[in-house]
Amino acid sequence: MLDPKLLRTGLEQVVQNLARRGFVLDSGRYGRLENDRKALQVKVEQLRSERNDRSRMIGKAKASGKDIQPLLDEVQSLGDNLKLRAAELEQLQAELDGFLLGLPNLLDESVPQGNSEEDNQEVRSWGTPPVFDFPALDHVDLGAGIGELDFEAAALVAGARFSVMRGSLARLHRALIQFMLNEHVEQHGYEEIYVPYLVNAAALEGTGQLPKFGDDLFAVKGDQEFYLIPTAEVPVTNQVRDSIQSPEDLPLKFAAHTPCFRSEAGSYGKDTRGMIRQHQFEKVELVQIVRPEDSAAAHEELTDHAERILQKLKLAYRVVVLCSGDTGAGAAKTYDLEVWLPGQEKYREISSCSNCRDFQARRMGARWRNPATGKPELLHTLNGSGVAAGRALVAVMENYQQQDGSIRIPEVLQPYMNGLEVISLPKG
RNA sequence: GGAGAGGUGGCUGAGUGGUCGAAAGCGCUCCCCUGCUAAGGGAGUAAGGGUUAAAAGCCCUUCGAGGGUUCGAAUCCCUCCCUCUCCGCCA
Repeated sequence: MLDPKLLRTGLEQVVQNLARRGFVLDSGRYGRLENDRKALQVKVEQLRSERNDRSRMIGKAKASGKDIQPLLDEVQSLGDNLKLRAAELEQLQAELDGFLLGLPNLLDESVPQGNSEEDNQEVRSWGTPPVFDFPALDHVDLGAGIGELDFEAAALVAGARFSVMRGSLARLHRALIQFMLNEHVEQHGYEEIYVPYLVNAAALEGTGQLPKFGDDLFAVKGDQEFYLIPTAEVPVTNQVRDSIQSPEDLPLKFAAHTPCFRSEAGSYGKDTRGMIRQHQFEKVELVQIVRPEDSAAAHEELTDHAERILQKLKLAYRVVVLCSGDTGAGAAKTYDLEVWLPGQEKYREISSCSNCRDFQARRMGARWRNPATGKPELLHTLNGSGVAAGRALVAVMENYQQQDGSIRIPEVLQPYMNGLEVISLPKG
């Protein structure tokens, strides 16, 4: 959420910033809502103040044994009027809140202008894509070849956009997760955290998935309103909701491994082959909760932590900064890590690292006590995949493939694979 | 699933219809005293919002959430959520 005060005092500036995303802020509607709110709120509070005064007088009169009936008569009409106006205000406030919750975050000045993915800008790249002296297969064919990746089995028990892994491949997937989590905890100073995979609506509103992006979520049937998490960002970042953090505890750095569930509504026909885009996938997520002045540096640091995973896996990748039109609603700035996939001969997103500034913090009520002012102030939140495990598996399979269809195990993962060096094809 | 207890400020915890946003203690901040240390004394210390260019001031809201009763609710009534204890069941 944006600062309501900023909207009141610097509307034009907000309108222009959001226009960079292609977002049109209806300033006429906002102006009307805000004007009405102001008038009504002043009125309601005035009425309440009056009522409180009268009630106090009645209390005093009663205590001193006077007749309070005349005072009661006098106050009669006040209550009804107040009730009516208060209800009006409540409705108006709800409308205004809805409007505010629907606004995306302000973009960082450094975010390049653009409309789509096409306009994202490469910041740097690492490694060189492997050159094969044979036709490279994609992970679907490789998985079928080793007999350990089965989409038909998944369709049988669930449907499209699910996968079943078996044997060494399933273990390799798990090895990736263990490796990444260990790196972040042992090398990068994150606290490992285990969190619920089902969350309530308030948490999703806190991180910005609701109210606007509910279509991407799976809601769970039952007495209580639960949603499957689309990313660990939701339960992890919401750890600080409605709280005031002590400055000495900052920054908070969490690393979590969770499955993620996405309906992928609106992506029909996109990445239908293989496990690039699934309803369920595993991810190791990094979250940092920092002082406002530290968030830009933390963003670079967090991105670097994700990059180190790819470096240790010796996977070629590039870092792009998302353009104004492609940056997610909650983010002020986002770096995507794109890993080279020989099967597609393309760089594909494997991590997304965002600085949300105070956008989520304001929704969550996540604050810290600034020693300089002694006052509670909003924190900054950041999150990034470090990295998506399913796609990392795809990348390893395709980049480490050999002519006979076998797959080498990256060195750093071998300890997690009981020393296994190659996943070979079944005999016969 | 059954039975009970409870949710109050950073924390502990009092408060059962009228200056209660809330006693007391702890913690924290500032000041004083004491040649260090220890101890002592005093003052202050919730959050959100409105009004304002901003501040001061003033006002409103908040004692788990939502409704209700009342001139007036932390206190009374209803519904829900959460936590804890015991029993049962269970990975």
